[in-house]
Amino acid sequence: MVVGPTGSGKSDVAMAYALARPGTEIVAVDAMQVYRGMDVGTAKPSTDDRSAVVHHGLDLADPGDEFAVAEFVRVASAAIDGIEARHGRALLVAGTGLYLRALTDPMELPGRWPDVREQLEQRAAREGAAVLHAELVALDPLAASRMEPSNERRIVRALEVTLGSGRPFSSFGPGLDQYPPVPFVQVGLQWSRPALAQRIEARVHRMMAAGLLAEVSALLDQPAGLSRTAMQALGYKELIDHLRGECSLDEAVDTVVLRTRQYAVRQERWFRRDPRIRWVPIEHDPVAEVLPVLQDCE
RNA sequence: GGUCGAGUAGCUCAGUCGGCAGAGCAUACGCCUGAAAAGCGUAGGGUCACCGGAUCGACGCCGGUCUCGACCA
Repeated sequence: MVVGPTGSGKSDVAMAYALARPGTEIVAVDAMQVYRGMDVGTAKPSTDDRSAVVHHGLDLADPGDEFAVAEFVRVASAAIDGIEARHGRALLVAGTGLYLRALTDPMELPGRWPDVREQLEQRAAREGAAVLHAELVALDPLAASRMEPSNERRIVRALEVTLGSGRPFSSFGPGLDQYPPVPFVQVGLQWSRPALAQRIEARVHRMMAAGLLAEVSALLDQPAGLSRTAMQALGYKELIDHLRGECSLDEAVDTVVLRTRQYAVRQERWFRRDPRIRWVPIEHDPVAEVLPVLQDCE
């Protein structure tokens, strides 16, 4: 299993590994590569790569549809079961930390209660997040202690589950700060900040040269457009702003670079807490430097 | 050459009557259970362009110097 921030080269490493080991199938753990037609901006594996090695986790939804963790876990775990049934080898390539944890760790994803949620969101708008947080403290002190009183989105969700299910939100798993042993190897790609920043900037410009603007514009022309979740994709929302005349193209591209860098740092911070990940420092060539470690882990 | 304006955190800029130097963004660090490429928080960071003066006390007032911009010649 390979983890790492955007632009770290994990897809290349995965491809090289899979080609060297017949029977390996790649499972992309990425919240944005699940959308059909969002190819350039999500650095989705090419059709060549996908015909050479079986990929899972890609193209699971239309950009006009909302997509979330639970759906991903359903599809991805079915894919992994299939690979095991075929006696193949599953290689996970993960950029989205939550999706990975939901897939590999004991965590029961609670359901949805839209009516409850609706009410909570209205109350949050009127009364503020702090009031709801106080309520959560009364109903589920453990869950409340895990989130900032100002984090409306998380508090609303915790209350939605607690009120909707009749069970405390925190009863649905040990919590994200628990790292139980896991029966496979996790290798992390580790770059220095400046080196990764450089790679990201180059990558964004490569995406522009590869026609990202046309891709975004074509998606906008679809009747369904981009759903709330798909709209969050880096590179897409900024170029949409530009297409709507809210900023110049250069400004939009600069923003994409900046936000992608910030996102990469957030990924690092998420993954580095996980003591189960074995980090491989990379100087120049991810494939050459990581592949031996991966093969050594067998 | 003259007039006016500007110079304050890495960047863009607030700063009232002279009384402990501020914001947004950036950066660093942390949090996260159905939006996660999302969301939330904490922290560090200053020769207030420079030199001098008056004042108990100056980013602020006075004199001068430098730099940038606009306008006039």
